[in-house]
Amino acid sequence: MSGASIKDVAALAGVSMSTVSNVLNNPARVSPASAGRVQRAIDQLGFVRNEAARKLRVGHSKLLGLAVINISNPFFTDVATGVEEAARAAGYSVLLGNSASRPDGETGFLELFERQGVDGVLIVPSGDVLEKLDGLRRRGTPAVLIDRVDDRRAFSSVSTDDVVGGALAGKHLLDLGRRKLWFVGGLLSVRQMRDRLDGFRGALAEAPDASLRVETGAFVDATSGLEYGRAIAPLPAADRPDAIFAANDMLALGVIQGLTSTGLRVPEDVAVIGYDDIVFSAAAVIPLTSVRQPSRRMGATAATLLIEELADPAGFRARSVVYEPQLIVRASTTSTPTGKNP
Amino acid sequence: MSGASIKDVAALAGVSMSTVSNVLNNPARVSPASAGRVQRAIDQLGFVRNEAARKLRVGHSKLLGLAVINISNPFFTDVATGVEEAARAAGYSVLLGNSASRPDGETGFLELFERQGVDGVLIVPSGDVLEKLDGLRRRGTPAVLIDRVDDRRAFSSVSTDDVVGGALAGKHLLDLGRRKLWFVGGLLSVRQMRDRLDGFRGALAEAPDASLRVETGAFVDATSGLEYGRAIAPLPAADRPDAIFAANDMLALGVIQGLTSTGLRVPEDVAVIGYDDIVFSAAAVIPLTSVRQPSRRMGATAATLLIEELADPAGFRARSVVYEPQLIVRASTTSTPTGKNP
DNA sequence: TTGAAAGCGCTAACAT
DNA sequence: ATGTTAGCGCTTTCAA
Repeated sequence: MSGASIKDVAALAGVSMSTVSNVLNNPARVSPASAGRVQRAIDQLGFVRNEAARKLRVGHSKLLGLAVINISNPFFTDVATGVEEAARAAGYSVLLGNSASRPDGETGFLELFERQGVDGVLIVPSGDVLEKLDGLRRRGTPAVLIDRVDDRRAFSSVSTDDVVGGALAGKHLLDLGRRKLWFVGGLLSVRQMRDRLDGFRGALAEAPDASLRVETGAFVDATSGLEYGRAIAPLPAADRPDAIFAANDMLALGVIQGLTSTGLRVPEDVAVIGYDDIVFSAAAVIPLTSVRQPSRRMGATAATLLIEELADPAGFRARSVVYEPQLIVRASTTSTPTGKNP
Repeated sequence: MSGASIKDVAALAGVSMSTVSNVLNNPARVSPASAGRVQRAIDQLGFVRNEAARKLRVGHSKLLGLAVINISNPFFTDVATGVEEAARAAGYSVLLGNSASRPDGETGFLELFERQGVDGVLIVPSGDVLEKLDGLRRRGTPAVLIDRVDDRRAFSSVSTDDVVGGALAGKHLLDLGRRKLWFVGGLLSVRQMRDRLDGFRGALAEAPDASLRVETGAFVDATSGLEYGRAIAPLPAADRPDAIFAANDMLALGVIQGLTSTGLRVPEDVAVIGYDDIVFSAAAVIPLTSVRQPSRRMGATAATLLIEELADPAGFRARSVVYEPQLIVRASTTSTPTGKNP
């Protein structure tokens, strides 16, 4: 019923268990003759190595854990793709955890990862996980942060300069002549949010006639964006913003839908800019202006950093890689001639 | 450095290892006094149970493996979300494998899953994995297919009736008066493709004046769709299709982009219909008509089926749950008055 | 209620 | 080149 063990293979091949173990781990040390018989026995029995037992013995699993907030957001799948590519190249596999699916969110996954014995953890944190990560590290499991830096520099990190990103968004809107600016985003306790807002605010300081209104809380996905957009439409024109900076593209796409579904025009009445530049933003009803993060590369770099730390834990020094964000201008902020049909 | 073990906890609490084990697994059997001391020792040491060791002993991991082809396609993340929800509710965790990231694709993941000792496997198969799954099952790891049925009824499955789905697409296009129909998709060796095409073809049989051209191969994502769309534009009008059925939405979205970027109008010149109804299709430049699959529910049902099988392996009988697809009509096939501004 | 001891499958000395 | 053996951390009889 349940799988064959090394013992079974050894018996069938007429050799000892260690010989079987050697053909698996040290093929050089075994004679071609026995190697052949062992291999045949393995095939015949359909033997599959039990990693749990192996891990128990050797102490590592060649497994990395990746915790993201919400796997439905293409930004995170891009990061995940980058992580997987780099991990695979180094002989690691990755266990993907989607915090949205657990009541206890990311900390729940950190526990799962640790119990499962991953060698290291990659995390795109939303809440406050640093303490938890300290615990992990103390017990031998290092971590690398993605999309967020650790001010204490205890952990390596890969991120985009969100202050610059926010400033890019602010400057762009001001350059277009917009002055009544609204910021929508998730909780300000999330570091990325704060930075984006700070940068945005900084840019606005240049234009004394500009006003800013900040709306944060549960605004985090397309659905909440849609509701937010719908709520704005009924306002008298004087009370409406002329531009909205949404803290991520999913949200921005939803906001645009809400706005247009109630008759407002984007960008004529309200310009909208997002963050991340997910792949669908370019092909949206109204192509979305966005601040691009090199998501895939961020994932790959993070995995590489983690694997380096794993290879030489003693020589570890936290490193922070910070990428520059890039403003991608599209129709949601710049009214072009109707386009499409030349 | 590395984590504390039950032994350490026992020593600190001044009890035996089995007492510690009991407070973990059988709290009823242990006196409140010792329980308290053990709990304090656990907290103090930051003890985390080693699942590898536990699994080695008890034989199961409460872990499910989910293998999808391409995590960047929202259809698959929706399925994954459904799987995770149902799994969590039953006390299972899920290991997500993204075949695109491995050279050996899904079979590579099946091996990884088996070595890691998952209790069962969920798979959205693209290639030919049934044999591999037979092996797994023989060795004690059951599997459930998603988006595809097993004709031999050896495995349970959850799918959508793709023949009906294809027919829905065909009938819709014919009803709109389209007659020069092209089908674009991935390899016909993939069962889902074949069924969608068969259904499409079946619908076309009703209209003797309709013609069908089938283009399959590597057409599978937005990029290949884009190229495909671009390649069509230069054709003389007489050689062009008046409607295209793309085997999934990512592909369809790409095709539309390719078509429109070269000056063709959708749907006026060419109508385009997709499959899956991913969340971004509704908000695309040209909102996409699509055949909807209940992706999230499919994932949840599949997980439930698997968990039931796990709970009673002896009483197992393969079950096939087949959902009905639903046609969602949008602008990519029906030219409405220009819309947007009333 | 608690403890002693065996064993899950594997690897790594160590011996041959 | 191959075999013997101890032990990774845990659960689980079986005794006390």
